[in-house]
Amino acid sequence: MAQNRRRPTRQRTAVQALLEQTDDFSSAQELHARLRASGDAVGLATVYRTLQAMAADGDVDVLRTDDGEAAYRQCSTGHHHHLVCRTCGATVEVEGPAVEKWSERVATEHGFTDVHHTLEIFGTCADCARAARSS
Amino acid sequence: MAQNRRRPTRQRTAVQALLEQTDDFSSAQELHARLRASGDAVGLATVYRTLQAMAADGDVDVLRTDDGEAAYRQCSTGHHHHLVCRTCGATVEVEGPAVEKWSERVATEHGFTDVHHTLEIFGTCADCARAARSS
DNA sequence: TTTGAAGTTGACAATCATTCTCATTTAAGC
DNA sequence: GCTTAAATGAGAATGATTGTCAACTTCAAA
Repeated sequence: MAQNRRRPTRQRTAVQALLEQTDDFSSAQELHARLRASGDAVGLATVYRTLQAMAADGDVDVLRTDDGEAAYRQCSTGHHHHLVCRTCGATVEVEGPAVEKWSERVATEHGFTDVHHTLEIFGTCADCARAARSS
Repeated sequence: MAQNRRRPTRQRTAVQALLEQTDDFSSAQELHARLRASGDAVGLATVYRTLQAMAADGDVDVLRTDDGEAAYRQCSTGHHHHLVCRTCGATVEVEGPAVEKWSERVATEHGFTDVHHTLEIFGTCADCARAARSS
């Protein structure tokens, strides 16, 4: 299901490499700017296309920030959710088998099929909470 | 906490009335077009402002569609989630106390505070599945 | 290795939702 | 009725994302 007929180009490789060294969710614009800064320039449209392709292949996770921007992150494989610090963007991957089962059951009960869900938890991480308190 | 110092204007009333007769999530653009069509014209900027204010007051629920647009819907009070048909937009409100507890526990375990979460379930409703099959 | 078809890229234009600006209008209370 | 701050709206501005299309690669067959 993953990595269908995609060619290994310099650009794709650069994007993948960058995602590998990045722990938090980043927008396409951000990644594009970073690539440019690192000398490994890649066209903006290409960054978008690559990220979308990777997302479609399940190689990266996507989420929408509160203001509607798409943010990408390379994650461990398998279905999981994210606990994201709304201040510094730190991310923790979490799993919730119970949630998966629950959403599937609820959907089935209402006659829905081909179900898919999104669940993100936003909060303030311990570090940021401490920083805010001492400011 | 809700409805702080807001004036009851014709425009605000029109938006509220429209939301009351609408069952599915609709974008600001959609609502604006519908108001215009019904003769109750309201400026686009006002529709946006009103919806945001209502969302801030907790009078409407907001969610982001897959392509990043904000969609609004008037809902029953209290915390709940949505089961949305990705074809026709039909919406079912669902509650999941287990999910609430789980997300809170997980967040706490990782030192996060001031936690908030979003959970939406997308699928194909029975009607749309039937329609697709018979096409 | 050469070669051609098909997948990719990138600069830039085009979309399109959302926000901003600011002059004008309106509700609330006196 | 009069004053004032909130609210409105037309249109410009913003900004992320997508579309366009000619030029450029990759792949694999010859």
